[in-house]
Amino acid sequence: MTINEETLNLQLDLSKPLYEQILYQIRYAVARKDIALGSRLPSVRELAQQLRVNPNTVMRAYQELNRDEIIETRRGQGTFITTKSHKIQHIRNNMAAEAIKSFTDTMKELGIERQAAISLLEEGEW
Amino acid sequence: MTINEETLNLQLDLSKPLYEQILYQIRYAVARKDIALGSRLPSVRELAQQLRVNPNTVMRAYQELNRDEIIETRRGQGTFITTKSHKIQHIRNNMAAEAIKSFTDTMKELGIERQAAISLLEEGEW
Amino acid sequence: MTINEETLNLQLDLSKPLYEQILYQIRYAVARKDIALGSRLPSVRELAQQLRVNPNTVMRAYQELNRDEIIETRRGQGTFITTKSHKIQHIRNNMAAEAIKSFTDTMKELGIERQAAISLLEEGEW
Amino acid sequence: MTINEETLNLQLDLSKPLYEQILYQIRYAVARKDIALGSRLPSVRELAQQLRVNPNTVMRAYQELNRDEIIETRRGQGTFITTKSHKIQHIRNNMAAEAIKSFTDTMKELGIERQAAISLLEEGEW
DNA sequence: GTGGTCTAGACCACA
DNA sequence: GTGGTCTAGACCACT
Repeated sequence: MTINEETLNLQLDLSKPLYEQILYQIRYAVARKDIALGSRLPSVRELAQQLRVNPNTVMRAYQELNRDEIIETRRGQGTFITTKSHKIQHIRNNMAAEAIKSFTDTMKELGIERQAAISLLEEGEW
Repeated sequence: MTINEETLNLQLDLSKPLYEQILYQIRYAVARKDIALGSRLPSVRELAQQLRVNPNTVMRAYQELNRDEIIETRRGQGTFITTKSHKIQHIRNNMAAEAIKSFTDTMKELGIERQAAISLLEEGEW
Repeated sequence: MTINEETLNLQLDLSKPLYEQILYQIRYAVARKDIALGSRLPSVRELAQQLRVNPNTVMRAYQELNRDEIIETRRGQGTFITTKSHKIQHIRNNMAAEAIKSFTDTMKELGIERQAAISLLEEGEW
Repeated sequence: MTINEETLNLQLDLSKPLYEQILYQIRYAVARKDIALGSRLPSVRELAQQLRVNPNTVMRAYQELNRDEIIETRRGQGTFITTKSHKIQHIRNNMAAEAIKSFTDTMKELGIERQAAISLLEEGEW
């Protein structure tokens, strides 16, 4: 199955690095399991054209995803989401762990206690 | 009272902008109320020497803090923590709000429910 | 649309900080609506060369305008006037309010009454 | 007659150049005719002590006032407001003229018409 | 001594 | 090509 740009539904904000936004959003989609393992991503040129960005920008995002083994590029065939589900699980865990660490670090820095911090979270809309 | 570098205890990491790290760490120290209002910070040249960075780098950090009214620079006299405690409170609130938003946004992206997220926080050491 | 230096027509005076003059004059041009929202400003290096100042000096002016959200800088792409027209309106109002406060304060200091001050304004050429 | 610090009632703000504030406030007091011509000002040391500033700072303010012939220093006797009333009148006119020029320049820069500007002034409290 | 502005020039990040 | 960070070092403004 090939994923089209609509499925990815990438939202770009010109004030931030484009390649990072592409990278993060694809990574999230994978981690959230919105995209089936082994699916084919749009080609670099295709996605670049749809997003109206430079192909180099998409290329760079794909390269980093490749490096993290989230996607696999098969010469002559295209780019695919990895089929190794443990990779996905690993990424998902990392993202959650990072978010938690960042949050608790900030709270510690501000001297806000665990219970107080959790209360703040419970108050919010969510 | 004059604050020395040991009190600030700045930790610099070459992978991120130096002036930002200086800025953020001083801001945290103020938000955490580790530094008395109205205290005098080390001079630009002094801190630069201790951190082994260029004075312009320290200056830039100080100028941004000055613009946010966290510190007051007085030419010929030195640099001082603001005496306006409501400014400090405001910064503190902003920092906490940002941390919360960033955390909940990530959890939503990953499709982790509120209660599950809070459980994750409760598990950790803290 | 890209703005050239002739449209900006910047006049620099060595007795005042150069970066401030650049900053103020661009801000005025935007407030006066001489520049279309979303236009691209000259690049840092380009403007520096035309004004015969160091690129860092132009950069500093751009950075302050960026912080005030009057312009948006996009790394690799250039510098653009904000498209948020309410920002512009806000700046315009602030500038007028400051001018009025400064004028009335001086008149009060000199003990010149409201009507007398207005008469002085009416006499001038304008 | 000797003027004491209470008559001058100088208000200093540490975030701005001290010598300028002293200079401006004395100049205003003279222009507003709060101080009789020929009066004796406090000595540099005396005023410095009362304001808790460095004598050099007061000295510099006095020097500039001297240069503008607003005050006269008589060796061994002290510092006096000039007795030349045309000087005072001249200063007063200059200050008013400057305030007007600055105001009208800003309004022109913003493209606000004469009548609109005057309306703005009439609206304010004053 | 303090902070503030400016230059020249290196090197990095992004499109 | 764009903007962003950093350095070394000059010179100015203020106390």
